[in-house]
Amino acid sequence: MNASIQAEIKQGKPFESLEQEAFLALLWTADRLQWRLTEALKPQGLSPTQYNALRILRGAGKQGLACSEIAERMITRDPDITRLMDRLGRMGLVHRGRGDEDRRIVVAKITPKGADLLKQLDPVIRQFLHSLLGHMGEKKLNSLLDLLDKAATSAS
Amino acid sequence: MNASIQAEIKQGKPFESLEQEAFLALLWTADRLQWRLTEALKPQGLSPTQYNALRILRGAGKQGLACSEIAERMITRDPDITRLMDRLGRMGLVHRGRGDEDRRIVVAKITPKGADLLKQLDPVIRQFLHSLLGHMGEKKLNSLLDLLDKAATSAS
DNA sequence: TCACAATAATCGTTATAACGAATATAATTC
DNA sequence: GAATTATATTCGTTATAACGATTATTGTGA
Repeated sequence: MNASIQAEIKQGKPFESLEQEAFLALLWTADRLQWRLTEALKPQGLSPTQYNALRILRGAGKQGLACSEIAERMITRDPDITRLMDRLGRMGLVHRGRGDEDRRIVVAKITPKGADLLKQLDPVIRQFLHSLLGHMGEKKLNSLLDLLDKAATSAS
Repeated sequence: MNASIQAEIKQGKPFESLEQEAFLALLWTADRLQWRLTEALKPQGLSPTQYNALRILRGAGKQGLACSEIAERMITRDPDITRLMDRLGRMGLVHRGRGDEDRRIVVAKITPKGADLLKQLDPVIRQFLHSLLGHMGEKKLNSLLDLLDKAATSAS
Protein backbone atom coordinates (compact mmCIF):
# COMPACT_ATOMS: atom_id res chain seq x y z
CA MET A 1 0.00 0.00 0.00
CA ASN A 2 1.10 3.52 -0.80
CA ALA A 3 3.81 1.95 -2.84
CA SER A 4 4.38 4.83 -5.19
CA ILE A 5 5.02 7.57 -2.67
CA GLN A 6 7.28 5.30 -0.72
CA ALA A 7 9.08 4.41 -3.93
CA GLU A 8 9.48 8.03 -4.91
CA ILE A 9 10.92 9.11 -1.59
CA LYS A 10 13.52 6.42 -2.00
CA GLN A 11 14.22 5.77 1.63
CA GLY A 12 16.69 3.03 2.35
CA LYS A 13 14.84 2.19 5.52
CA PRO A 14 11.09 1.91 5.98
CA PHE A 15 9.40 4.74 7.79
CA GLU A 16 9.76 4.84 11.54
CA SER A 17 6.12 5.55 12.21
CA LEU A 18 2.84 5.98 10.44
CA GLU A 19 2.77 9.59 11.57
CA GLN A 20 6.08 10.24 9.91
CA GLU A 21 5.00 8.53 6.75
CA ALA A 22 1.83 10.58 6.53
CA PHE A 23 3.70 13.78 7.27
CA LEU A 24 6.24 13.17 4.53
CA ALA A 25 3.59 12.06 2.07
CA LEU A 26 1.63 15.25 2.68
CA LEU A 27 4.58 17.56 2.17
CA TRP A 28 5.78 15.58 -0.81
CA THR A 29 2.39 15.58 -2.53
CA ALA A 30 1.87 19.27 -1.88
CA ASP A 31 5.28 20.07 -3.32
CA ARG A 32 4.50 18.17 -6.51
CA LEU A 33 1.12 19.83 -6.91
CA GLN A 34 2.60 23.25 -6.35
CA TRP A 35 5.32 22.54 -8.83
CA ARG A 36 2.71 21.74 -11.46
CA LEU A 37 0.85 24.93 -10.67
CA THR A 38 4.07 26.90 -10.97
CA GLU A 39 4.59 25.47 -14.44
CA ALA A 40 1.01 26.24 -15.43
CA LEU A 41 1.34 29.88 -14.35
CA LYS A 42 4.76 30.48 -15.83
CA PRO A 43 3.53 31.50 -19.30
CA GLN A 44 1.66 34.37 -17.64
CA GLY A 45 4.66 35.46 -15.62
CA LEU A 46 2.91 34.88 -12.29
CA SER A 47 4.16 32.94 -9.29
CA PRO A 48 1.68 30.87 -7.27
CA THR A 49 1.96 33.41 -4.46
CA GLN A 50 1.13 36.28 -6.79
CA TYR A 51 -1.75 34.35 -8.33
CA ASN A 52 -3.12 33.56 -4.90
CA ALA A 53 -2.96 37.21 -3.84
CA LEU A 54 -4.69 38.35 -7.03
CA ARG A 55 -7.50 35.88 -6.49
CA ILE A 56 -7.94 37.08 -2.95
CA LEU A 57 -8.19 40.65 -4.19
CA ARG A 58 -10.68 39.69 -6.86
CA GLY A 59 -12.76 38.03 -4.17
CA ALA A 60 -12.66 41.23 -2.13
CA GLY A 61 -14.18 43.25 -4.96
CA LYS A 62 -14.17 47.00 -5.33
CA GLN A 63 -13.67 47.90 -1.72
CA GLY A 64 -10.30 46.18 -1.68
CA LEU A 65 -8.54 44.65 1.28
CA ALA A 66 -6.04 45.72 3.92
CA CYS A 67 -2.59 44.15 3.67
CA SER A 68 -3.06 42.39 6.98
CA GLU A 69 -6.26 40.78 5.73
CA ILE A 70 -4.56 39.60 2.59
CA ALA A 71 -1.91 37.95 4.75
CA GLU A 72 -4.56 36.10 6.73
CA ARG A 73 -6.08 34.64 3.60
CA MET A 74 -2.93 33.54 1.84
CA ILE A 75 -2.23 29.87 1.42
CA THR A 76 1.36 30.21 2.53
CA ARG A 77 1.50 32.13 5.75
CA ASP A 78 3.29 35.37 6.45
CA PRO A 79 4.78 36.49 3.18
CA ASP A 80 5.95 40.08 2.99
CA ILE A 81 2.74 41.61 1.71
CA THR A 82 4.32 45.01 1.23
CA ARG A 83 6.79 43.76 -1.32
CA LEU A 84 4.38 41.28 -2.85
CA MET A 85 2.05 44.21 -3.58
CA ASP A 86 5.01 46.25 -4.80
CA ARG A 87 5.66 43.65 -7.48
CA LEU A 88 2.02 43.29 -8.47
CA GLY A 89 1.78 47.07 -8.53
CA ARG A 90 4.76 47.35 -10.85
CA MET A 91 3.02 44.89 -13.18
CA GLY A 92 -0.07 47.10 -13.09
CA LEU A 93 -2.25 44.38 -11.60
CA VAL A 94 -3.10 46.07 -8.29
CA HIS A 95 -3.07 49.56 -6.87
CA ARG A 96 -2.93 50.80 -3.32
CA GLY A 97 -4.05 53.65 -1.17
CA ARG A 98 -4.17 54.62 2.49
CA GLY A 99 -7.35 53.94 4.42
CA ASP A 100 -9.52 56.97 5.16
CA GLU A 101 -10.65 56.14 8.68
CA ASP A 102 -7.51 54.45 9.89
CA ARG A 103 -4.50 55.97 8.22
CA ARG A 104 -2.21 53.11 9.23
CA ILE A 105 -4.01 50.78 6.86
CA VAL A 106 -3.07 50.32 3.23
CA VAL A 107 -5.90 49.06 1.07
CA ALA A 108 -5.08 47.14 -2.09
CA LYS A 109 -7.47 46.67 -5.01
CA ILE A 110 -7.22 44.63 -8.16
CA THR A 111 -7.03 46.70 -11.36
CA PRO A 112 -9.02 45.99 -14.54
CA LYS A 113 -5.80 44.67 -16.03
CA GLY A 114 -5.42 42.29 -13.09
CA ALA A 115 -9.02 41.17 -13.36
CA ASP A 116 -8.58 40.52 -17.07
CA LEU A 117 -5.52 38.42 -16.44
CA LEU A 118 -7.39 36.31 -13.92
CA LYS A 119 -10.35 35.91 -16.24
CA GLN A 120 -8.01 34.67 -18.90
CA LEU A 121 -6.45 32.23 -16.46
CA ASP A 122 -9.71 30.85 -15.05
CA PRO A 123 -10.37 28.20 -17.71
CA VAL A 124 -6.70 27.25 -17.80
CA ILE A 125 -6.62 26.62 -14.07
CA ARG A 126 -9.96 24.84 -14.05
CA GLN A 127 -8.70 22.51 -16.73
CA PHE A 128 -5.39 22.11 -14.94
CA LEU A 129 -7.03 21.11 -11.66
CA HIS A 130 -9.39 18.76 -13.37
CA SER A 131 -6.59 16.96 -15.14
CA LEU A 132 -4.66 16.69 -11.88
CA LEU A 133 -7.37 15.63 -9.48
CA GLY A 134 -10.45 14.87 -11.54
CA HIS A 135 -9.62 11.20 -11.73
CA MET A 136 -10.20 10.83 -8.00
CA GLY A 137 -13.92 11.40 -8.15
CA GLU A 138 -16.20 13.23 -5.80
CA LYS A 139 -16.22 10.68 -3.03
CA LYS A 140 -12.48 10.39 -2.64
CA LEU A 141 -11.96 14.12 -2.87
CA ASN A 142 -14.44 14.62 -0.07
CA SER A 143 -12.69 12.02 2.05
CA LEU A 144 -9.36 13.69 1.37
CA LEU A 145 -10.75 17.06 2.40
CA ASP A 146 -12.10 15.57 5.57
CA LEU A 147 -8.80 13.95 6.49
CA LEU A 148 -6.76 17.04 5.63
CA ASP A 149 -9.03 19.01 7.87
CA LYS A 150 -8.27 16.64 10.72
CA ALA A 151 -4.56 16.67 9.97
CA ALA A 152 -4.54 20.45 10.17
CA THR A 153 -6.33 20.76 13.49
CA SER A 154 -3.25 20.50 15.66
CA ALA A 155 -1.10 22.52 13.31
CA SER A 156 -3.05 25.73 12.88
CA MET B 1 -17.96 19.53 6.55
CA ASN B 2 -14.39 20.76 6.32
CA ALA B 3 -15.59 23.85 8.01
CA SER B 4 -12.32 24.81 9.60
CA ILE B 5 -10.12 24.85 6.51
CA GLN B 6 -12.76 26.77 4.62
CA ALA B 7 -13.01 29.17 7.52
CA GLU B 8 -9.28 29.65 7.72
CA ILE B 9 -8.87 30.37 4.03
CA LYS B 10 -11.44 33.09 4.42
CA GLN B 11 -12.77 33.09 0.91
CA GLY B 12 -15.59 35.45 0.27
CA LYS B 13 -17.06 33.06 -2.27
CA PRO B 14 -17.43 29.31 -1.90
CA PHE B 15 -15.00 27.21 -3.87
CA GLU B 16 -15.65 26.84 -7.56
CA SER B 17 -15.05 23.13 -7.63
CA LEU B 18 -14.28 20.24 -5.38
CA GLU B 19 -10.95 19.82 -7.13
CA GLN B 20 -10.00 23.37 -6.31
CA GLU B 21 -11.07 22.98 -2.73
CA ALA B 22 -9.00 19.83 -2.29
CA PHE B 23 -6.01 21.42 -3.99
CA LEU B 24 -6.09 24.47 -1.73
CA ALA B 25 -6.67 22.37 1.37
CA LEU B 26 -3.67 20.21 0.55
CA LEU B 27 -1.32 23.14 0.03
CA TRP B 28 -2.67 24.94 3.05
CA THR B 29 -2.33 21.96 5.35
CA ALA B 30 1.17 21.19 4.12
CA ASP B 31 2.21 24.78 4.69
CA ARG B 32 0.99 24.70 8.27
CA LEU B 33 2.69 21.41 9.00
CA GLN B 34 5.93 22.62 7.50
CA TRP B 35 5.71 25.80 9.50
CA ARG B 36 5.45 23.77 12.68
CA LEU B 37 8.43 21.68 11.67
CA THR B 38 10.41 24.82 10.98
CA GLU B 39 9.70 26.04 14.48
CA ALA B 40 10.66 22.69 15.98
CA LEU B 41 14.01 22.67 14.17
CA LYS B 42 14.87 26.30 14.81
CA PRO B 43 16.55 25.73 18.19
CA GLN B 44 19.06 23.47 16.42
CA GLY B 45 19.72 26.00 13.67
CA LEU B 46 18.49 23.66 10.93
CA SER B 47 16.00 24.37 8.16
CA PRO B 48 13.59 21.63 7.10
CA THR B 49 15.53 21.27 3.86
CA GLN B 50 18.79 20.81 5.71
CA TYR B 51 17.22 18.35 8.12
CA ASN B 52 15.77 16.36 5.26
CA ALA B 53 19.14 16.19 3.50
CA LEU B 54 20.89 15.08 6.67
CA ARG B 55 18.39 12.30 7.18
CA ILE B 56 18.87 11.13 3.64
CA LEU B 57 22.61 11.01 4.18
CA ARG B 58 22.20 9.11 7.42
CA GLY B 59 20.06 6.61 5.57
CA ALA B 60 22.78 6.23 2.97
CA GLY B 61 25.34 5.21 5.58
CA LYS B 62 29.09 5.17 5.20
CA GLN B 63 29.23 4.92 1.46
CA GLY B 64 27.54 8.28 1.10
CA LEU B 65 25.45 9.49 -1.78
CA ALA B 66 25.96 11.39 -5.04
CA CYS B 67 24.45 14.88 -5.16
CA SER B 68 22.08 13.82 -7.91
CA GLU B 69 20.76 10.99 -5.76
CA ILE B 70 20.22 13.31 -2.85
CA ALA B 71 18.17 15.55 -5.13
CA GLU B 72 15.96 12.62 -6.15
CA ARG B 73 15.16 11.78 -2.56
CA MET B 74 14.42 15.27 -1.29
CA ILE B 75 10.90 16.17 -0.28
CA THR B 76 11.03 19.45 -2.12
CA ARG B 77 12.27 18.89 -5.62
CA ASP B 78 15.32 20.38 -7.25
CA PRO B 79 17.01 22.46 -4.62
CA ASP B 80 20.58 23.51 -5.36
CA ILE B 81 22.34 20.55 -3.80
CA THR B 82 25.77 22.08 -4.29
CA ARG B 83 25.05 25.04 -2.08
CA LEU B 84 22.92 23.06 0.34
CA MET B 85 25.93 20.80 0.92
CA ASP B 86 28.17 23.87 1.12
CA ARG B 87 26.15 25.12 4.07
CA LEU B 88 25.99 21.75 5.81
CA GLY B 89 29.72 21.37 5.18
CA ARG B 90 30.43 24.76 6.75
CA MET B 91 28.50 23.59 9.81
CA GLY B 92 30.65 20.47 9.91
CA LEU B 93 27.70 18.15 9.42
CA VAL B 94 28.70 16.61 6.09
CA HIS B 95 31.85 16.26 4.02
CA ARG B 96 32.33 15.67 0.34
CA GLY B 97 34.74 14.05 -2.06
CA ARG B 98 34.93 13.20 -5.74
CA GLY B 99 33.90 9.72 -6.84
CA ASP B 100 36.76 7.36 -7.67
CA GLU B 101 35.28 5.58 -10.65
CA ASP B 102 33.36 8.48 -12.11
CA ARG B 103 35.13 11.71 -11.38
CA ARG B 104 32.11 13.82 -12.29
CA ILE B 105 30.34 12.61 -9.20
CA VAL B 106 30.58 14.28 -5.82
CA VAL B 107 29.80 11.96 -2.94
CA ALA B 108 28.53 13.45 0.31
CA LYS B 109 28.66 11.67 3.67
CA ILE B 110 27.29 12.59 7.05
CA THR B 111 29.96 13.33 9.68
CA PRO B 112 29.90 12.02 13.26
CA LYS B 113 28.86 15.50 14.32
CA GLY B 114 25.97 15.39 11.89
CA ALA B 115 24.92 11.95 13.07
CA ASP B 116 25.03 13.12 16.67
CA LEU B 117 22.83 16.07 15.88
CA LEU B 118 20.26 13.82 14.23
CA LYS B 119 20.34 11.39 17.12
CA GLN B 120 19.65 14.24 19.46
CA LEU B 121 16.76 15.37 17.26
CA ASP B 122 15.14 11.97 16.82
CA PRO B 123 13.08 11.93 20.01
CA VAL B 124 12.14 15.58 19.56
CA ILE B 125 10.79 14.94 16.09
CA ARG B 126 9.04 11.73 17.06
CA GLN B 127 7.29 13.58 19.84
CA PHE B 128 6.53 16.48 17.55
CA LEU B 129 4.90 14.27 14.91
CA HIS B 130 2.95 12.37 17.47
CA SER B 131 1.53 15.50 18.98
CA LEU B 132 0.61 16.79 15.52
CA LEU B 133 -0.89 13.70 13.94
CA GLY B 134 -1.21 11.10 16.67
CA HIS B 135 -4.78 12.08 17.39
CA MET B 136 -5.88 10.80 13.98
CA GLY B 137 -5.28 7.16 14.75
CA GLU B 138 -3.94 4.41 12.58
CA LYS B 139 -6.97 3.94 10.41
CA LYS B 140 -7.35 7.55 9.36
CA LEU B 141 -3.64 7.98 8.77
CA ASN B 142 -3.70 4.99 6.45
CA SER B 143 -6.67 6.40 4.57
CA LEU B 144 -4.91 9.73 4.26
CA LEU B 145 -1.80 8.05 2.90
CA ASP B 146 -3.86 6.17 0.40
CA LEU B 147 -5.64 9.29 -0.82
CA LEU B 148 -2.46 11.34 -0.99
CA ASP B 149 -0.95 8.62 -3.08
CA LYS B 150 -3.84 8.89 -5.51
CA ALA B 151 -3.67 12.67 -5.53
CA ALA B 152 -0.02 12.53 -6.44
CA THR B 153 -0.35 10.12 -9.34
CA SER B 154 -1.05 12.75 -11.98
CA ALA B 155 1.39 15.25 -10.53
CA SER B 156 4.61 13.30 -10.34
C1' DT C 1 -4.35 64.82 28.14
C1' DC C 2 -0.17 62.54 28.24
C1' DA C 3 2.56 58.64 28.47
C1' DC C 4 2.45 53.97 26.98
C1' DA C 5 1.10 50.05 24.64
C1' DA C 6 -0.91 48.00 20.42
C1' DT C 7 -1.43 47.76 15.53
C1' DA C 8 -0.33 48.30 10.39
C1' DA C 9 2.84 48.60 7.31
C1' DT C 10 7.55 49.44 5.60
C1' DC C 11 12.35 48.71 4.98
C1' DG C 12 17.41 47.08 5.74
C1' DT C 13 19.78 43.07 5.68
C1' DT C 14 20.97 38.37 5.14
C1' DA C 15 19.86 33.88 3.52
C1' DT C 16 17.94 30.96 0.39
C1' DA C 17 15.56 29.71 -4.06
C1' DA C 18 15.33 29.81 -9.09
C1' DC C 19 17.11 30.10 -13.64
C1' DG C 20 20.78 29.60 -16.95
C1' DA C 21 25.20 29.24 -18.47
C1' DA C 22 29.54 27.08 -17.81
C1' DT C 23 32.86 23.35 -16.65
C1' DA C 24 34.53 18.81 -16.29
C1' DT C 25 34.13 14.08 -17.15
C1' DA C 26 32.18 10.02 -19.29
C1' DA C 27 29.73 7.52 -22.93
C1' DT C 28 28.61 6.98 -27.79
C1' DT C 29 28.82 7.23 -32.61
C1' DC C 30 30.88 7.46 -36.91
C1' DG D 1 40.07 7.61 -31.91
C1' DA D 2 38.07 12.19 -32.78
C1' DA D 3 33.86 14.51 -32.55
C1' DT D 4 29.57 14.65 -30.45
C1' DT D 5 26.30 13.96 -26.96
C1' DA D 6 24.99 13.08 -22.31
C1' DT D 7 25.77 13.48 -17.42
C1' DA D 8 27.15 15.58 -12.80
C1' DT D 9 28.07 19.42 -10.64
C1' DT D 10 29.30 24.22 -10.04
C1' DC D 11 28.66 29.05 -10.22
C1' DG D 12 26.89 33.92 -11.58
C1' DT D 13 22.96 36.39 -11.22
C1' DT D 14 18.45 37.85 -10.03
C1' DA D 15 14.35 37.30 -7.41
C1' DT D 16 12.10 36.11 -3.44
C1' DA D 17 11.76 34.70 1.51
C1' DA D 18 12.87 35.38 6.42
C1' DC D 19 14.08 38.00 10.39
C1' DG D 20 14.35 42.30 12.95
C1' DA D 21 14.17 46.95 13.60
C1' DT D 22 11.67 51.15 12.49
C1' DT D 23 7.94 54.42 11.51
C1' DA D 24 3.32 56.07 11.65
C1' DT D 25 -1.04 55.93 13.58
C1' DT D 26 -4.47 54.60 16.83
C1' DG D 27 -6.26 52.99 21.26
C1' DT D 28 -6.04 53.06 26.51
C1' DG D 29 -5.33 53.83 31.24
C1' DA D 30 -3.71 56.93 34.88
